[in-house]
Amino acid sequence: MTIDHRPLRADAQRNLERITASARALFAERGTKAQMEDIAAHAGVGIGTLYRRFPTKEALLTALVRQRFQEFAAIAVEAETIADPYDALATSMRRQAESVEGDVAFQLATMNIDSFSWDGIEEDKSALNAVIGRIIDRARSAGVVRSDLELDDFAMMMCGLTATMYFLHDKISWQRHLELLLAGLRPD
Amino acid sequence: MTIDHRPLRADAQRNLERITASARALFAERGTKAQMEDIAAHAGVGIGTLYRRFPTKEALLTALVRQRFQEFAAIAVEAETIADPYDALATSMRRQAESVEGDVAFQLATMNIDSFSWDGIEEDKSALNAVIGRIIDRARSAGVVRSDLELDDFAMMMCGLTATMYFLHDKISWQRHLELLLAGLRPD
DNA sequence: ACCTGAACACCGTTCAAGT
DNA sequence: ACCTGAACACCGTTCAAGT
Repeated sequence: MTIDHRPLRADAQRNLERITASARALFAERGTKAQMEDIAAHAGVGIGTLYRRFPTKEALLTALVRQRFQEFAAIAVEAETIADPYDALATSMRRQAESVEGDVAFQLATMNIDSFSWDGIEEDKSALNAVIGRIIDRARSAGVVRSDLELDDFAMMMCGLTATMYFLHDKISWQRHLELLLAGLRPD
Repeated sequence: MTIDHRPLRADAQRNLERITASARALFAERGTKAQMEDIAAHAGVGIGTLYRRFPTKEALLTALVRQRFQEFAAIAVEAETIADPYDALATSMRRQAESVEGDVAFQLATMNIDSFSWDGIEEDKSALNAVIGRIIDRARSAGVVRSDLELDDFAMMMCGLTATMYFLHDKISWQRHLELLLAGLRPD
């Protein structure tokens, strides 16, 4: 949605970036209730321009989530270079969590599934899963995590972690949650 | 909201029960998008009657959540009678999870915080926490769980678990998640 | 006391006119 | 190509009239 199109006219590109930035800011501040008109105004464009890029509010939320998933993949790729197999895994989780922490719009979209469509997200997710899959395999082969750990567990744990972030706004809570999750990964 | 009022007139009481039942059903089916008019119609009452009991959509959602919290407390009270300290804790978690599983409206309300208010929920929560606190203390004293386990951890884990239920609709996923969480509780 | 539903207000979305 | 905002539609909420 935000990607893979022939380049936009310079002013249109600038507007697009302003829109996503404003959306992120207002969703973070007001939750899903943030209004499309306010977002457009905040970005300094007409409401029609906003709708030209994102046909629905859902689509706008989805675009923000996709950006975050792409960030996840970048984090995982970097974590994969860590020599210690366990560290690579734990660091992926921790860095992704930190990245989500600063992105209330993502948490929100994530927590309000029925109010947005996942169009195109599968794409980003499978790119992410490829890396995470390798990181998990390595940790398992090295015997530093329980032998039945699998890819889906990762997403599940991140999902739970995101949920507590959304509910309990303090950093300490989700770090504690992460600690408990990691403890559950110890070799059997 | 649903409780502590002088008894309603018989027909009003019947209407109230129909309303919450219909709300539960329609929210489960359509998510937050379920419309107030449809809920009223489904319950066989006028829209005004619905608003007489629940001043806003948020209040309606909140009432459903409070009912579930009360159910949690009942489950915990029963689990407390289990002789084995670890079993008492694990059973509390599992039974609560099962109870949430059958209540999509609760998952919904819980995951869509910005669309419902926590009014009055503290009350139910502290009743629940009293029991859970005792169960956790007993398990810790018995040395069957990590020595730093505390009350807040319980809510956090349940929150994460509810999130995966909401996202991944199959029973296997949340049971796996629960298994990982329990593994993380092992004595250090 | 409680019930009803037409009317109102708000906000997501469209579209005709403009550059 | 892209921008604009007035107009429309939908749905949460209110309230005057009724039992």
